Amino acid sequence: MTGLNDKQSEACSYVEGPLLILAGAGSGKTRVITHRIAYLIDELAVNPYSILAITFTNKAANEMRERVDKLIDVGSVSIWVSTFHSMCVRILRRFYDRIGGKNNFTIYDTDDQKAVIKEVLKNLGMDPKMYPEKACISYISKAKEEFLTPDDMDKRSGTSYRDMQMANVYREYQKRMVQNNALDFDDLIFKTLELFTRDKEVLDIYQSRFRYIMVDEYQDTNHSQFLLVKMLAAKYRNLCVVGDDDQSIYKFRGADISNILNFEDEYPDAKVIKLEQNYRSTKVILDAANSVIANNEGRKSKKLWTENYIGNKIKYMVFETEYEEAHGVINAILDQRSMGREYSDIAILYRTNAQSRVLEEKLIYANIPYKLVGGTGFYNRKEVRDMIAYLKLIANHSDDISFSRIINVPRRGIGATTVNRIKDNAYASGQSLYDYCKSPDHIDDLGRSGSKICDFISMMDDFTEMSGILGNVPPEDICLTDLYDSIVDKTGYKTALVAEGTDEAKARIENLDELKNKIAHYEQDTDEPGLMGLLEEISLVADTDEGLDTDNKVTLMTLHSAKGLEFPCVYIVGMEERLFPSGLSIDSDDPDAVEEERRLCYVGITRAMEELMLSGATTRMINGTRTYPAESRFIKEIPKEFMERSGVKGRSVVKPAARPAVKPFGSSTFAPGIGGAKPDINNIPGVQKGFSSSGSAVYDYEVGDTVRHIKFGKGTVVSKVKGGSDYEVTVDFEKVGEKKMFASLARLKKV
DNA sequence: GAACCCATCATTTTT
DNA sequence: TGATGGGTTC
Repeated sequence: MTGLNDKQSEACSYVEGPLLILAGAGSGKTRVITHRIAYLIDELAVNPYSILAITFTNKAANEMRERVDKLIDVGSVSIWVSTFHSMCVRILRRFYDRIGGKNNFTIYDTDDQKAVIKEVLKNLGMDPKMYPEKACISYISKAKEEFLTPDDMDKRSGTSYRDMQMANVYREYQKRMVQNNALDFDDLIFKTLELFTRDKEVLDIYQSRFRYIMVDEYQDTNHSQFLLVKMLAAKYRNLCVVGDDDQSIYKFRGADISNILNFEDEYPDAKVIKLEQNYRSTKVILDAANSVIANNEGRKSKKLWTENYIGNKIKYMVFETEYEEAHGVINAILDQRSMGREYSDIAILYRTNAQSRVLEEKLIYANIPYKLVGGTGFYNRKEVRDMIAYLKLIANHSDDISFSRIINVPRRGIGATTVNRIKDNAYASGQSLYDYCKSPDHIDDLGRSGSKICDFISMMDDFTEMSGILGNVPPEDICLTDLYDSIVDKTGYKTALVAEGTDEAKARIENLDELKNKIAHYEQDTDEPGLMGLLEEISLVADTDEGLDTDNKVTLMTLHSAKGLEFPCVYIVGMEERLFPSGLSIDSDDPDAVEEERRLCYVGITRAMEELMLSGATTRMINGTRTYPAESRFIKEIPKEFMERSGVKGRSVVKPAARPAVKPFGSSTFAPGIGGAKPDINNIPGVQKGFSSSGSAVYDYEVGDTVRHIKFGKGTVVSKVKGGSDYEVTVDFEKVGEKKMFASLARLKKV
């Protein structure tokens, strides 16, 4: 197979029987999966229809399909490439009725879950102070991740009163979910498992179809997902899982690392292939990552190596406060920029979202464009959620949660008292809120509000008619954007916002328009668009997936969201005990908690291709209190020879910005050394020394060596002259003749 | 029914 | 520090 190393190509062609691919960071994992699929189709003439590839995020799924599509001529559309969750939705939409469900179920997100829990606690007469919603949700989620029913959990409670109560909440919660005809994210997996367990015919349909199954990020699977994969693969046993135990960072959401560690116990005939060659990072960066992760116990033995050049030392800076730290990072970025590095090559990573604020402030001040990944997304805005609640209620009249959310939004004079009466009565008669209100017999019970409720229901009925979910409208006549316009308009939602006239209201109106754009996009890009499909997409596809990667901006995100990405230049901030590793993990009685933080550190370090800077502060404000954190243990785990420390007294060692956009950072002079020069073709945006001016970089070629340059091809090193922290290298290229360049920028590779 | 004020409480997150 | 939510007051 072309362009693959031995291990990679072995992994591609080993297709019969169970296979575990341990793919280290930057070892070309996605490449292997896509080539493997191409191999199955092109070389073995496998029908694409019988291939299933499961990923965790939609982004990964899309990327995979695109890359397969480039490798093969036809058929990529009929491969099932999807996330666990969308796969399960697809199966349940077809067969959920086989186990007594309704195929038009609604998907509930965490906010909806919270609302259900609230009702449940009220109903059971339990104190939300003693049993916080969050705790209930995570209890239920944990149970479902383990494929345990309320009865199972009840048995497990033993003599613990609290556990028994929690099991009760779980049972009552499920009852409500059935009433609302809704499934939460964990239910999607759980119910599919239940379907497969109870209906062998359905199981056989999928088992027979999927002759070849691949699971990406296998270290992130929970127990239920493990069971699901196991069932699907039971017939042909052509199961290939790809993962890296060292990058398991999602234990808190149920990821079970033993799935990958015990794969060989589960499948004794499994072949194991390790991908240990890293194509991403410099030697220094990779060795630092290896040194850190070596402190963990209970991992699969594995040692990443690379043929890449040694590279610059890792910079480690200590500042006085978090503000100075941010300031220092910005200065470093401006330096990089003045060397010709693109903003989009740079990422700032942190442990907690709260850390982004200070960084953002400084970035704005310095006029540096940035994009923030994660955080509270578009679909969490109140006005957007309101609109989606309308759509959800239209699609599923049993959805009491959405009904309660919008019955008086915008205000239509239906107050809490009335709503509570509706709830009580409807609950007593076993009807949904919608059906209860729709029944003419009940209007009188509702007194003065009766007519208002009548109006509301008849409006919703009109919307329902328009939506086409009743099957009364020919599909080509359904227009979701029209439906959306009607909702925004006829409910008076927009009018209410316009009347408000505040800046905030204006922003909300913009968000309403933005949602319309998204709906229009969906309608355009989908073969058979419908309300169900739209809601699915909204629930299952995070809006972070559609970020415009073309923009030249610095990326800000948590270490968690950085997994799977790479950047030439990475800054990891907040390298302090109790921040990273987090205090909770240090205090935990589970020894694996700190190990998981260490894996997170490993993930962070291995995101960097060329340049890595770590930083911390000697004092930091956390939750309103000033703290004086010690240096992170992970710093101590990086061998000194890879690292260049500076700072401690913060500001004094921070260089002024090379070219501040505003003039925020005090005296702005010039950056010494190679800074300031406009990048030209000889100076491909590359590496810069960042903070230090002492020599640090080491390169593995000498005068007379033959080297390869990414653009100019092969050449011979004519001279190598030290200048600042860098070397000025002159190379005589076979094709283009003699070129002078900075070693750190040239990315020369010895041949 | 709505505005306002005070208490509370804080990892990580995709689906 | 800051967001959020419940309770109180008008």
